[in-house]
Amino acid sequence: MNVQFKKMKPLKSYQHVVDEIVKAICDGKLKAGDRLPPEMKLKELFDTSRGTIREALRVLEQKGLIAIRTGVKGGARVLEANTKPMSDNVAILIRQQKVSLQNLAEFREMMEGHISEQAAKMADKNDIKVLNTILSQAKDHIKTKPSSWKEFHKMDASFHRLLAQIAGNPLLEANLVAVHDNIQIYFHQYLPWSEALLLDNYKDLCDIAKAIEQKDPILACRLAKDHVSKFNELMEKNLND
Amino acid sequence: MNVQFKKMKPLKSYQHVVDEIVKAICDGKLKAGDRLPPEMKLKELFDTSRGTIREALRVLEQKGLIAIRTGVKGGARVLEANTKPMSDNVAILIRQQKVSLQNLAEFREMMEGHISEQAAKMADKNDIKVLNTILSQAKDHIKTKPSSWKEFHKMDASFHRLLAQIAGNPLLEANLVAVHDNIQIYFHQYLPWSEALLLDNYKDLCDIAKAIEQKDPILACRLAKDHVSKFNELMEKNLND
DNA sequence: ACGATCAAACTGTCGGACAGTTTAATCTTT
DNA sequence: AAAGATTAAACTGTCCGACAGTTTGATCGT
Repeated sequence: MNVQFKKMKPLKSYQHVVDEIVKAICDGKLKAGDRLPPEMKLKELFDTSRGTIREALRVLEQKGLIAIRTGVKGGARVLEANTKPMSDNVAILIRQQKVSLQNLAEFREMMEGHISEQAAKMADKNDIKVLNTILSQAKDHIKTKPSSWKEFHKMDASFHRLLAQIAGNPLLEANLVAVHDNIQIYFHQYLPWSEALLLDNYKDLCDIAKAIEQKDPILACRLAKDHVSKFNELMEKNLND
Repeated sequence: MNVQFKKMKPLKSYQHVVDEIVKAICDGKLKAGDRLPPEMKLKELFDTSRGTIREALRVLEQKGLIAIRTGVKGGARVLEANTKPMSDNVAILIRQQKVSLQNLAEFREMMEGHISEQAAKMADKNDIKVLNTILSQAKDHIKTKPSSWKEFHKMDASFHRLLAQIAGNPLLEANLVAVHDNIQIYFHQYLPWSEALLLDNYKDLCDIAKAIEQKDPILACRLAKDHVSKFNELMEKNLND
């Protein structure tokens, strides 16, 4: 016996179910929108109990791979790849106070800089057009009442997300969204929003878009970082009051 | 009725259990290492069935908050905050082919650059000492047989992780580890490891450490990015053969 | 033709049972 | 008395059966 065998702990049976279904989804045998068989059918397919199946479904749900609905025609449906689990993870790290607002802000600044830099390298004519469409929509929402500022912020988020898509890195995009999901409460709560600040925000975005249009990665990177950093500093100042 | 009420879908009862326990952990009422009551006790505490409790425990387990053991003195124990769920998420995105190796590599290059830059700003005397300790250990593992190269790679990983710790951003550290977990298989499989390559790797780390010691963030950033990028390119070249 | 009612297909929740695993105490055996 | 074997106790792992709640589509009544 020279060899070191690993303790072969038998998988818990729900884990087997999870693994099989994850594999099916990743292999494309189950596509987004597809329905999984009902619990009773799964129970037969995997030859286990309903309890075991339900534990497996909870795990898959939590991984963001499926969503479950009650009623006839209900059951588990495969979801499009999404960023919810990533956001949840970040949220927990924050709630555990392992990650501070500064940590979050620094991470975002790094990403936004890099994203804008890449976007400036990659953007084609159509990307620029879509970018400008979003900007003009954002502008419209400033002119009206504060009640529609929420719409502006949505446009702002879309702008940043679109940049990430142009940059062409889904991992970057997922992290950006996760960070955004967790930082926006602070922004809404602690920034002294006014029409002037919205305009300032808007102008920054325009400058970034312009740098991207002119295919100037260095400038785009610096503008994006400055933009993020400016709003972070503003928030921190207000946070201490 | 001017107001829009949200559809008050009552929480599924396992979700209530999850929320309460997450809250307890985040509020510090449950600390790492603490034991949760056994399922039977939890069932009484939350006044539900054992099945519901078990579904909740599966979710908490998947979130990386607890680990469960069988037997007497077993049960659910609260874990230290860890990066496993983050790694799992990234792994799924890769398996779904939403994230390519290039995406992973680009993300890593961005992070390593930023981390080294920050580390150069933050490092104190002691940090430098620990860094050099790791480096000398790494060096020892090169001189010996290929069987101990695994140890070198462990040291390499420790080095990068330590940089992230010096940089002082746990979010960055978590993402670095997650990316590393998912990229290392490629490195082991597709890089033509030899004593020369290990030495090259080692030398890069030394240069980065030196730049950090000399408090030169710009240089540290560039060296780190170059290092990562060099090995990525090498791998891609071998990947196409 | 239109709304009310009802049946069917599901998930959500409960209780009970027993098998499997791990720890610690107890009981041998030398 | 020390080392090993046995056993009891405290847990989780798995199964079954039952019924309530929810949603959809068909059926019925007007």
